[in-house]
Amino acid sequence: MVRLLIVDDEKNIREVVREYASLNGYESDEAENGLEAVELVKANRYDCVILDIMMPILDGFSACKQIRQIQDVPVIMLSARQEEYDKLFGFELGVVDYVIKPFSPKELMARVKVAIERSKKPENNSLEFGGLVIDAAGRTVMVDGVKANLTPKEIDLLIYMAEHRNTALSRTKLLEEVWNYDYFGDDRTVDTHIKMLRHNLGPYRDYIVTVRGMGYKFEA
Amino acid sequence: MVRLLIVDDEKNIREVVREYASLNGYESDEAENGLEAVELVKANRYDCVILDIMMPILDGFSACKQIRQIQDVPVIMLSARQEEYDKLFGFELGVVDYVIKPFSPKELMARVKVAIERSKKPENNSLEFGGLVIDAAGRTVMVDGVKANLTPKEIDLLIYMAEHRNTALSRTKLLEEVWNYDYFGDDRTVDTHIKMLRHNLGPYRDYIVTVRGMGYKFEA
DNA sequence: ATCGTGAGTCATCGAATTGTAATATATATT
DNA sequence: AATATATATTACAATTCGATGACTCACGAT
Repeated sequence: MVRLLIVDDEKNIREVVREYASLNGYESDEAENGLEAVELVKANRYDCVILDIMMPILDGFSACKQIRQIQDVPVIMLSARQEEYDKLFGFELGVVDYVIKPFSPKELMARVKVAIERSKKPENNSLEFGGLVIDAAGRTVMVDGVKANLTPKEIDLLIYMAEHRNTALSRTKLLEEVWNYDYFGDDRTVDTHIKMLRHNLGPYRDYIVTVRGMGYKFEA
Repeated sequence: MVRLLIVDDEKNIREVVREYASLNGYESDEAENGLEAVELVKANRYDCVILDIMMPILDGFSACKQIRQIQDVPVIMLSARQEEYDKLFGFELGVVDYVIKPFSPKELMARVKVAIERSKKPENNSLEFGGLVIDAAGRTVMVDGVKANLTPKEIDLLIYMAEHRNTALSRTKLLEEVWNYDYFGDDRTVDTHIKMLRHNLGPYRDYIVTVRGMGYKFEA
């Protein structure tokens, strides 16, 4: 059974999409804001999430980030604003496709189908660096075969850095990518998390290199 | 230089797309049927092919198949018929995305951009000059295989000079570009950093050439 | 050969950056 | 609601870096 989650604050849009979804043999749940969506994702498994960007309470981008931390599910964005193209495809975010409103439900369904098809592809998502194994999909980190006790932020940070290994990343960049794009935060926050990460990586703490005047780098 | 191939039998469509492409800084070639497209792909390298489906002589699907045998290039399909969605995504064919006519050129360009981004192979962007290897992304410099111990300013300076090699750069220019735009500083500052750079580059110190009365030059 | 100008070098001190720990706030769990 | 856990902020010490100016050296024109 293929299950979709349709997230939009407009009821009629949800209903149209749902109807087409059922025509294609998909089951679907609905949420009318990001927060509801996140709650549903916590409780259920979905094959694809259709996510509006402009929503009250919790917007699509923020919701997407949270959803992806819970489930490795493809996300298709709905947008009324053509200007957002660039931002839409933060691949780390798991945004697989996007559709501009007003859209053709048929086209949306076709893209959903493709997204699901593509996500089925067995990907070996684990990054291995000697005795350090980072499973991005499973969000677990093994240090010499023992599961490391990392906090969510630490895992996010490590995954991002490992996926961009050998690249010096500024604190600002890390705050943007690992935290939120519009994060009002202190640079030193990154330092603190780096410190904890290093501590928790034990013998592999040296993979995280300080790049003076710049930020940090995962060096493999 | 990013190069597109635009394939459509309608001249005005090709022209609109081409115009938007050039607005985005892309170079583009045009073909008006599949056969022409295949010939062009044989002769040139492209970063992305935009391919109409319905064309005389050789249709989009067949052309795509042939193109992919010649070059590993992402293909974006243009279709007038919504019904073809399913067939479109034969991934073996390398169809990365599709757009339904009539389409928004902006959207098409956004999808082109994404397609190119995705297809990019992770390349090492390092500048190599014999035994001197400058990795700008990782902010490391190798001298005969050994990591050189450069300070941030030295790395900035070296990267800037290496990226503008064979150009004489005045101290003022360097202060503007490597330091701040409106830096209020002493010329001697540059000299000192050049000195340290040369020292740290060891056998490759001669890449940094003094241009008397002018400034410095990275000569490769 | 001499002089003037531009370049190289050096030591020093103040400024900027980072690591860490302590503390405060937010979030999740019971 | 209380507790535990996670995250953010702040402060401070330790370290490194960078700018400066005086001095010396090299070049080239006369």
